[in-house]
Amino acid sequence: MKFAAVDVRQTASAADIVYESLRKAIIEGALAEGESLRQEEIAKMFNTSRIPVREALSRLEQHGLITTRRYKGAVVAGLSIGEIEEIFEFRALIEAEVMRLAVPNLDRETLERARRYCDAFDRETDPHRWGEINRAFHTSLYEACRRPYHLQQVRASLDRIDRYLRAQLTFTDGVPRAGREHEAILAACEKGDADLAARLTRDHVLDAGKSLTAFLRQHRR
Amino acid sequence: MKFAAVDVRQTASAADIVYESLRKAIIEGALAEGESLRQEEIAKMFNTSRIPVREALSRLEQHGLITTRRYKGAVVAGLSIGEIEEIFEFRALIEAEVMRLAVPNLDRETLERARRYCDAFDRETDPHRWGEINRAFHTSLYEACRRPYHLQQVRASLDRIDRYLRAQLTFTDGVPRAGREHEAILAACEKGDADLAARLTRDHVLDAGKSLTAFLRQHRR
DNA sequence: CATAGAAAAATTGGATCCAATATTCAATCC
DNA sequence: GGATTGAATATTGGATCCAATTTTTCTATG
Repeated sequence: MKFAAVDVRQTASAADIVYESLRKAIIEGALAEGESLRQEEIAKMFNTSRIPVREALSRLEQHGLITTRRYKGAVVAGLSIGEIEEIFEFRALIEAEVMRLAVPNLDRETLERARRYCDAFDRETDPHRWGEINRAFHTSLYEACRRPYHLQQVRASLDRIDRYLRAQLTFTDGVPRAGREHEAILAACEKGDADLAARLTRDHVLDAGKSLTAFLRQHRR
Repeated sequence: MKFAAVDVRQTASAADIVYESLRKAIIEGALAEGESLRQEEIAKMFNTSRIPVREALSRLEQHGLITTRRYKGAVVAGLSIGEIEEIFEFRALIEAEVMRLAVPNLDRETLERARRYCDAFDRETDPHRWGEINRAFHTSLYEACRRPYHLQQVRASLDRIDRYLRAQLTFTDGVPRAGREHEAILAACEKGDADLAARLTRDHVLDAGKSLTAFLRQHRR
């Protein structure tokens, strides 16, 4: 037999597709906070009935990306500044630990991949891609911690504030500063200094949080 | 107008009820790991159609309490020993921090409530209630951290391993040891020593994890 | 008797239909 | 004119029906 086998166990259901599309739209900010999501409208866009849409919405709600009220429908969840601060606090805690656990497992290939993301981040001029590359950089290092549950929580908490983080990168001096901090984190990883990498990651997340909340305090209301 | 108004905004939907019932059954161990959940059967039990059941199952899956495969149905999720270890590691990290943040906010009333749970735990002889009281003790202290997102993550990770924790309390020397550790944590809280309370909480969670995984290694296959 | 394959039953995913609730808007009253 | 009421419309939650897939049962065959 000379052909590539494809794992057909788990093909995507309609609900999967709708869920992933909406999730992406929300974390990228394509759907604005407070925007309401009508089942029928979404169903038409995906050429399906409301049933898979309802399942997708239910999943999004469990992850805190939308809020729903009975018979009133779903809206893209917004976070207060206090809630955003809390999630950054949480991220700082988890991501520092994940980074610490990752360092001993980092191999040359992974470090090179992270280096490429780090450089690409510095060179990128399109604001729409900053958020994506930033996330790819961190994730590439985090994955070496080999802790699926931890990584799932990192992903979930990132999802909640990604929109705002993208705004921070776009509208503040976030990009050059993040670039410098990435450089320092990567250097610590290359040295194999887990504690330093963890501390720098913690500060990096808290810095971004501080910068973002300062920005929001100026521009909200 | 002279009557008490009742907030009717958010009455429970059928899906809510099914979800909460199944969640409880799973974390208490009433539904065993690997047990399969048929939509029609559950629907009949709740006198409803399969639609709300499907929504409940979808939510449970998002929280990792069940696993589903397309056209094959849902089964209660089981965790490997490695996965259990990881979740205990995660809990130790979060709960220590939550405890640290809670200590400065603990008032006399909260400490008294925790004291009552602590005593009740020591006195309780019914194994089925150990898990519940243990959780109530910790939660009563954690809540003072005033961090809804952190508390949500604590709850979610506890849900994932509660069944096993209950087994550990029941089948090992977990109860007297947990009792002593609760006493020490509570004493640190009463003293207002946040760092100590955090460290003891961390050790308490890791101890329970060690004890549980040792138990499982002996009894699984 | 074991087994491969087909038919039947069971189960899930999705579409359509109905009921409950919310929203809009015109008609009415002051 | 502005507030209030009630009908019309829109929207969500749930029930029922159909299609896709899996699992079980049955049967023929060696």
